[in-house]
Amino acid sequence: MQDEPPDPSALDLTATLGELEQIIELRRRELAELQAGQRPPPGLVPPRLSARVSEVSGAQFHQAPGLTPAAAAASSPQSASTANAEPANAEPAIAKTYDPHAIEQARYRHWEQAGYFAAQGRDTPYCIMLPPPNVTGNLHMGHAFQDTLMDALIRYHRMQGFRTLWQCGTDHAGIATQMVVERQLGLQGQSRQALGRDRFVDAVWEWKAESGGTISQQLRRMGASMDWTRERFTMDEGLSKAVTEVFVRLHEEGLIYRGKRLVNWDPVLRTAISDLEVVAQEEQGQLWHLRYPLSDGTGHVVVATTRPETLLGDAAVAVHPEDERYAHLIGKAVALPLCDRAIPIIADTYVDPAFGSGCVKITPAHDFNDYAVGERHGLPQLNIFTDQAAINDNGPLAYRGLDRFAARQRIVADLQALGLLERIDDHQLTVPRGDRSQAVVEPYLTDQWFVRAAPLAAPAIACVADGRIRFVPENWAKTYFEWMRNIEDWCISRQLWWGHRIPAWYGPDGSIYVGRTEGEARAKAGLAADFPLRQDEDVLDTWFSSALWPFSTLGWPQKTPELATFYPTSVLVTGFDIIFFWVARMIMMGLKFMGDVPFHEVYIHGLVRDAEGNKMSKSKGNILDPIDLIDGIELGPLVAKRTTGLMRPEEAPKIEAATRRQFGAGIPSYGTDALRFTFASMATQGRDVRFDLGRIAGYRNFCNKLWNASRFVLMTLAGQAVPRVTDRGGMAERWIRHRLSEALLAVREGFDSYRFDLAAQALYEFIWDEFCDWYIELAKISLNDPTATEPQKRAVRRTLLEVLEAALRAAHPLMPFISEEIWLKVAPLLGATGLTLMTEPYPRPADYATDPLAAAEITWLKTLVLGVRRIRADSNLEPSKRIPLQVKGGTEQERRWLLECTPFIVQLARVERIERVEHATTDATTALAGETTLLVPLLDLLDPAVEVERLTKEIARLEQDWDRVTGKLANAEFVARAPAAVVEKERKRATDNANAIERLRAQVAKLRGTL
RNA sequence: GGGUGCUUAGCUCAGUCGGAAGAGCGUCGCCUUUACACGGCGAAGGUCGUGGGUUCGAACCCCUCAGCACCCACCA
Repeated sequence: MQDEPPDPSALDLTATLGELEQIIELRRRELAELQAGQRPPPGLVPPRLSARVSEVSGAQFHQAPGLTPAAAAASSPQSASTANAEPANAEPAIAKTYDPHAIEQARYRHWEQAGYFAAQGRDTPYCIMLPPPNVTGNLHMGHAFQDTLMDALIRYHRMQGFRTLWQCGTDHAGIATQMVVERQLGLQGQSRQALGRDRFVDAVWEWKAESGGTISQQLRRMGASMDWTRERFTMDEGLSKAVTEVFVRLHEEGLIYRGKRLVNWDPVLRTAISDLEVVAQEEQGQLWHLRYPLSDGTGHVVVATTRPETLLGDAAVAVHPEDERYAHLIGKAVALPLCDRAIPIIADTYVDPAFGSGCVKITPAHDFNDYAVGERHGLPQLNIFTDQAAINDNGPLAYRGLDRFAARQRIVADLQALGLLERIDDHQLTVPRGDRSQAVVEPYLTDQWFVRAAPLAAPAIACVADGRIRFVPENWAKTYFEWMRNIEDWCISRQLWWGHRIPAWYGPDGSIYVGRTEGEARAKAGLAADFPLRQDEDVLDTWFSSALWPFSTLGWPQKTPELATFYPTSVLVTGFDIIFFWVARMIMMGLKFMGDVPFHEVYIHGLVRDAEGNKMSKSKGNILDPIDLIDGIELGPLVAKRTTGLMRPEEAPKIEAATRRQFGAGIPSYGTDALRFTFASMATQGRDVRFDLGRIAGYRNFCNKLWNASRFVLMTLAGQAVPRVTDRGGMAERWIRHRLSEALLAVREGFDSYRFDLAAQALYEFIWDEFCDWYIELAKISLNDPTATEPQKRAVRRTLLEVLEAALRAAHPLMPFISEEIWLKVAPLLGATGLTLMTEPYPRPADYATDPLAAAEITWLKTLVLGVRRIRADSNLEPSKRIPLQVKGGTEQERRWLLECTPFIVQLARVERIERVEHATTDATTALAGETTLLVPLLDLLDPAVEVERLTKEIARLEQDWDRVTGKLANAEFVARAPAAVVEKERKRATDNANAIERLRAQVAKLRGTL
């Protein structure tokens, strides 16, 4: 269980929410006043905030909503209440450092209470089905990853006006849940059997009611905007009805049947399981060579087996028909040791003469191959095991009641005593184990229910082949086809108590009656009311109900409006591990019962691994809990968490040491948005992801950067009206809009193609590299420029605000909390009246004018500034010292740009003055910006030798490139065959390089002259 | 035994249509420049796993080999 501490702020939260309401009202009024050009009267400031507000400038911003006391307090959430008590000493209302704790949970509650998660509007539907987590479950990294991607898609589409439904709920998870509750009972000294079926099932329901909600709460922590009002459970009344309906209809069509088959039997759980629930494990075992005496006393044959105990169920010995060693024995009999039975020697091509002795013992009731051989040769099927895999009454008296492994030892010993053990070889074999119990699975003859898979698979194959369903990445379709084309019938009955009881009844003679209810079953067969019937004891495989999830959750078999609206759903987001368990079966059932695919696209994500690339598992002790990444955790509790409840407690010291080594300082708190952004940025095409704390720390820093950039914008605008302006501003303003437009295009392309990594990268680069590193710096200069006019400054302010606001909307699907928090403060300044960012329109590239000319100008400016900065760093000049800059040459356009950009250059390059010169001086270092030569006279500081070396390096670089390009151009084939644009590009490059080289060489020559 | 991926900077990974090798983290300098030290400025760092082929041109397409990972499968 997740031992989350009780929420210490539960009481305080109520107050916070109350305050939130108060603040919303306050903001409405502010907004009205703002629009009317008034300042808010001081009386409107809530008492709890007023003290702080008075301390800082920019009152409007600080009064903005969403400013909970916690946000204003120091970084720890626990201090929220104390901060309230001493407002006078509180920090400035806008914390200098982003503190996710202060906002996330309250924000989420507000969203949920306001009903923002429900599908709204009449637009095109967009629907995602949450893969229902087990009710027993805790949120793990895989969930968190998956939920991040789904929530991003949901929020992205919701903002675009789609009628967006994220259908959520949980799975009853038959075996898993039953095991959990049984273990629980065991601790209380009780058992399922002692309790009886009805009371046990009641106990499971009770347990579900008490502790089943954990994962739902954790999903909320992730910011998942699913419609909780529509939450379903696979054992709800409605979903159970759907299960019965599907079972009955498939049975009526002959697609479900009951039969005695060899199935995979879990002798610990004492239930059948499906092929998929068996995991093959390589293990070191032995190969026993046993002598079976010939009945006629003329000798013996040697059989090789990995399972000597199944000897008791042998029905034959098989050899290959063309194996000359044994040809003369075919048709003879052997006396089965220890059993007093004679069995025939048969010929079957199944036998590989090259393996072992070339003789195989055939045990039709306990091996899938032998079963098939037995069918071909009409051999008896002798079951020798109980349902717990002990020898049953079909075995010789001496072995009855012995567990299979004890029986093995005894039998081998007895054979040895009889001189019938030839030898024992070490042998590597694959052992089938149950995925839940880890018990060695036994092929076991029992009556079970099966779904006839092939007829359902055919249309399911077709719909992927013809593109009605698309896998992303598409190579997963291959895996899907591979399995579907070799699909076996699906064993759906389980000998458990927790699950959907099979709607079949048996008469005294064993005849079967299937119906939606016992009454219907009777009516269909015309049975009298007093005809004795007993219901099948078994329940259905959990995946049977999961297969119906896309339509059962929407109300099927009733024809609900939701079903009509949202089926087929838009996309399924899931891991490759359940393509067969779940995806394939949903497709089959959807096509069968809805006549249409359940979803149009299947996005398959990779597995979350630890930093070393290992799978995360409790037993390895390398689990990371997403909640710990959000909230942080101290080393002690982390170690405790990883080392308690281990299957093998002896591993604890190793795990503790590894944990202490890797997380010596515990795990810092990163917040939900940073975690989500990390997941998104790692979601590259289908490949597994290694989760590395460095990455999440980087994105936490990114959150902080966004927070502080916003703080800057809001502080800059504090108290200033920011009316809409027609003036597009200077080239910096036009450039940042241009870049915004480009970035939005990239972000949308990322989301539209499920390339969350590219969307995240485009956002990151735009916000940090463009907006923060350049535009804000340019804006500062414009706003501080005494020569700038008020309308010019207004355009700058407006641009800061508009671009920030757009970036927040763009970032919202990945970082819902911080974007909402800031947006609520920013948007009103633009006249926006929305109460949440969640339902604001997603920004479009076309909303922001592109301006290639401005883009070219700022690109040139950047080159120039970077050139000067490089000179400064290379020459070890004091960063604070202003230096003179000389420029020489340049195109007409560049000369104009230089004039326009002078204030920017002066500030960004920390230049003292700019001087145009006709001849380069000798005592200057050089850089190029387009055609313009930059010269920084360094006077006494310059060491000509050093400068020559620097320039020579630069020239060498250019020359290398020039060689490559001219070589290419000298190639007639290249010029003839490559596209004209490519050739032209290379030509320009060659000239540019030649020019640059020439100018740098001239400079070197001059410097040499002084040496 | 079949099948699918992966191999690019010290680490984790992008690299779209075949047309100048990129990011984050880490490392190394310099800087408490009033949004941010969870920061700024600058730098170093790559035979794109190997060998071949196609092409005017290959990290990218084809083949070979090697290593790693995963899935499926009934050799006792």
